Amino acid sequence: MRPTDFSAMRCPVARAMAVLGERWTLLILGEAFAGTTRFDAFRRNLGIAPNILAARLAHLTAHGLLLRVPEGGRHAYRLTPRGRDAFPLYLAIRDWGLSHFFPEGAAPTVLLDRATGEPVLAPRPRRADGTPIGPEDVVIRPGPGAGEAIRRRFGPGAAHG
Amino acid sequence: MRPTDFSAMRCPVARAMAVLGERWTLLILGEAFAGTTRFDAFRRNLGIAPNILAARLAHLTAHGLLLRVPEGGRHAYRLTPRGRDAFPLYLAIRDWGLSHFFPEGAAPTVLLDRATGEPVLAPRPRRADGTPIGPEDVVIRPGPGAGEAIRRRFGPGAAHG
DNA sequence: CAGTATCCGGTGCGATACTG
DNA sequence: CAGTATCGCACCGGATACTG
Repeated sequence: MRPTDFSAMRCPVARAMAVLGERWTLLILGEAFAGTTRFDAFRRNLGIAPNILAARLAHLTAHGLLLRVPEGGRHAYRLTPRGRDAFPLYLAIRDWGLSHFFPEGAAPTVLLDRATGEPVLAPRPRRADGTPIGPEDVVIRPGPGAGEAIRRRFGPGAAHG
Repeated sequence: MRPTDFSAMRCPVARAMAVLGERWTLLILGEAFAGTTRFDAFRRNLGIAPNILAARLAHLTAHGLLLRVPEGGRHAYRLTPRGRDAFPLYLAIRDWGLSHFFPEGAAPTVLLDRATGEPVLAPRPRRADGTPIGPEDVVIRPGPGAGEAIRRRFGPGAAHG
């Protein structure tokens, strides 16, 4: 009766969500992207309770997205390559939220290229020839030995393992 | 003492997570991408409890990602444009999970272009000149009147609203 | 087939106090 | 400054039974 262990699923999205799924986690990661490294800076910028923050930082550290390094007698939480690799994902979520949940009056934060000053946007998936590709254009094929809950199916409507 | 209302935050990521944040939600969305439209198909493919599935489908419908339409005496859950727009985000999460949490023996599902048969991958964020852009290259600038919890800050280490 | 109704356990999360 | 320790509520998620 325990909750499903997403990290054991064969679906890459499920495993990613096992790491990133708790609500505060992506905001903490966003802070890290913005250059924050200190506990108290995370805490103040996000307005998160210290015990929750400690738990999330430990979780991210345990999963290899952050590294806790001694620095100036204190600690600093630094992004690992794995954590940095989550940037495209973060950007894609951000763009979707931006385009669908900020109607008019809302003034969301802006994400600018430090070098050019241009807004940074997530690229849309395209084929080599430049044509955009959407959910209708793909087939999800379970690999050999896909999970129990998500059964073997092929073609459209296929399980994603 | 109620949990923080992420949908009221000025951070686009927070608002996106208010919609997508519950663990099963992205998997349900993935099923929809794969062509699933019926309640029982979702239930069987995912191995999710019916009450949870009903709640998630209602949530996604309420937030405009799915549309519940009568079809053949039953109902079908169809993707809206907003739901379809989440595909790039789904793909980005999927790729990250794929590249970091499937070491060797694990046989994850494959996502193929229905037309070309090629694997579909999330594009990496790049500048117009083709140079890749990462978290170090961006500045997050709070818009006017950024949220209370996430205070006004500028430049590196800036709040993201 | 497509859900709804109940019940319950685990836990995410919030508030606060405390420590080196 | 950088956390840890407690406490308690809300709520997610699982199991199961039931209905049209």
